[in-house]
Amino acid sequence: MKKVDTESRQKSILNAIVESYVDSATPVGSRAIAQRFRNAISPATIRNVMADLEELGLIMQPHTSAGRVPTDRGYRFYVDSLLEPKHLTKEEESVINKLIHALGSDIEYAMQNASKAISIVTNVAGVVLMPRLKRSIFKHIELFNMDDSRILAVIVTTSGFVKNSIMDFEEHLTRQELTRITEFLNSELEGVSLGDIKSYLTRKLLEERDSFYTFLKRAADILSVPGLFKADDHLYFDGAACIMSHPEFMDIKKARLFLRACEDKKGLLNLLNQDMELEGVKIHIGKENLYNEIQELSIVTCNYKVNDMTVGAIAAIGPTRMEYGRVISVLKYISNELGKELESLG
Amino acid sequence: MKKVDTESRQKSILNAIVESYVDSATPVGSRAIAQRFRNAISPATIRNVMADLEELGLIMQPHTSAGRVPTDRGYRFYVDSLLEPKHLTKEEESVINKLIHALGSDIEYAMQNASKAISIVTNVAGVVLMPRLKRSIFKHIELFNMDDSRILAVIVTTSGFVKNSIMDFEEHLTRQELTRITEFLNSELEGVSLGDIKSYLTRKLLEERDSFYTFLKRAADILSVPGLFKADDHLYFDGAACIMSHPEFMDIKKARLFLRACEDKKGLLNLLNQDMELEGVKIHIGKENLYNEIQELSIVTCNYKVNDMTVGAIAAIGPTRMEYGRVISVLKYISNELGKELESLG
DNA sequence: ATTAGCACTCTAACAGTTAGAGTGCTATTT
DNA sequence: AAATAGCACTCTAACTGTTAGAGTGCTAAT
Repeated sequence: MKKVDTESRQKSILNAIVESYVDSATPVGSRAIAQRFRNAISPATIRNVMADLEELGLIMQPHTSAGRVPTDRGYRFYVDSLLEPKHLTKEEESVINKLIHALGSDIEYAMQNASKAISIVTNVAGVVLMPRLKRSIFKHIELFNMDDSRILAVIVTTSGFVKNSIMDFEEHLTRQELTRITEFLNSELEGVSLGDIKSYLTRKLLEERDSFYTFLKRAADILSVPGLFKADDHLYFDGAACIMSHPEFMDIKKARLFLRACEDKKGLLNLLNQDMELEGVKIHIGKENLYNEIQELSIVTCNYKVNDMTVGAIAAIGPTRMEYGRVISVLKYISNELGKELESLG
Repeated sequence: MKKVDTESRQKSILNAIVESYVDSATPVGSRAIAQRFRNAISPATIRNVMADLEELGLIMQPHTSAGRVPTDRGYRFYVDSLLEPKHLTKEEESVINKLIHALGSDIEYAMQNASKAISIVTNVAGVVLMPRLKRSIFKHIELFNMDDSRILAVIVTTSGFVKNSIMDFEEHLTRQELTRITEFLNSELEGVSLGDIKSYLTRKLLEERDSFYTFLKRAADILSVPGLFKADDHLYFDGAACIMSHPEFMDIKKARLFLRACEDKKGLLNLLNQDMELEGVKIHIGKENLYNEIQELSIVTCNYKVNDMTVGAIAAIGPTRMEYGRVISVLKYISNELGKELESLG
């Protein structure tokens, strides 16, 4: 009798279970799996394997004598070890490109459309994180007086982002003074990342205790205004409606919890900011490590780059029963296209 | 026998029906109304009046022998003729103020929080339209070269909004030329609304056919770049989740249609842009004149002002069965507070 | 080691019944 | 003439019991 590698059979059966469940949204029974293998394995055998998988905590039964459903751990194993990459079709790529590389676009539009693209192609909600200013490199600054007490600062980064900020400033600076400060900052800060400007200037401030001090102090004051980086904590979201097409949200209460999670900007922001530091696609399954209330919800994230520098992240949010393979490919593709688009805009 | 004014009785009964239905979300029967009048009128009489109201098309029965439900026309009559203003409680005002007048806020935050405030206090979705740049008055412009082929324009309005725009410009302008153009535009355009700049410059261009022409042409070119006003077609949205608490969305399909309507930025934008032109609160009930698919959905909008000038609008979106009185008061209050906040930021 | 067979369990769907809410009509009262 | 009480009727929502089907676990056979 030919020896069978039990472990690899378990794997391929788990794989079949996950894919069948993702596809059908109903608990999958031994018969269905047997058919998937063209009856090369009998339902009875599969039942035995299933019992093992259940013991391993990878699948579970919603109730006695129902089919099996993957657990969070089951999905985890699936995405870590079994998942094979899906290719996007030409049509899907074309849909994405049309949205992201729209004519006469600007950053806002590109962001908004990227989130829409995610939701349309994957059929789950899409989120896009604004490029992180803090990680962008200082290129140029302009300052001018708006009125007696306020200064408008316009900062341009190497990746082409522009940020302006109005700041109250107790003492009036003359145009000459402003020009000097502007010139100073421009020569001094080239190549410093926006997030480091403050500490950079503070360090300078400690070194220079001479006549230059007051001058430097003013420059530092101008740039240390809180709120300089505030507005870029912004998320673009799309696809709340298409989420409702998933059968898991037949129950309104679940739908509501889901929407609540989607509206929790702070939580999402944290997650994205964190995931952004790592390269490539990250997957958070169910209650694994979600910032949020216990619920059947997965988040897949991916960083995006402008000029080889990670500046932001995009994500897909949906039920744990999600086509991870497709979602991963889509996020990879979109993050890449978005980066290109931003480069062309910047 | 004391003479009864049938018409006024009809009105007060319609009023009772609407309020009872808004409150309970279940069709209201004659008994319930009688109790509302402390049995000063018997159920039988009320039934007769109800039959009349039904004939007038103001109420209807979902099925024989169910209670009555207001029709769109019924709601319309109610909001036009019966509705009496509700006052906000101190707590509600305080919740709103805390959100809108948050410390260290900026425009983005104020907008976002205004939409959140709407949804929290009214329990329906809140939408806020970015201040319309086109309606803002030009105050100041600064131009500088980003690189050989691109110019960064920063425009400040009298209401304190700042808009920047990067534009490709085939021929390189020297710093001197840019300074001259900047000075020219600043002296020339003071007090012109941003929406009128283009036609204003074109007119000038026709008048001046002398040596000044090329110069003016350049200035006009710079400001006629499409996309100058693009990014402010932005809506802030909040409260998708709290919508789901309404019993009309027990049916997932309705919930989905509703969310789809909320995500239809274009439609909402049109509606808000249109309503903005009128002073005060506007109400769109059900299929009355909605941009959208036929569905039980009402939108209440209100313009908001900065320095006595209407610059934007806010809205509440919910099921037709909505507490119109409260929603109206809340929108009035929030639009006012939002205006004040923007003034203080601007 | 695998599979066939069987008893068992659980659910979803259906039909039948009932209680309750609400109506419209008519006869009666004011 | 206007308002009301009473009554027959209708419709729904909730509950029951029943059944078909899907799926399991176990055991015995291959």
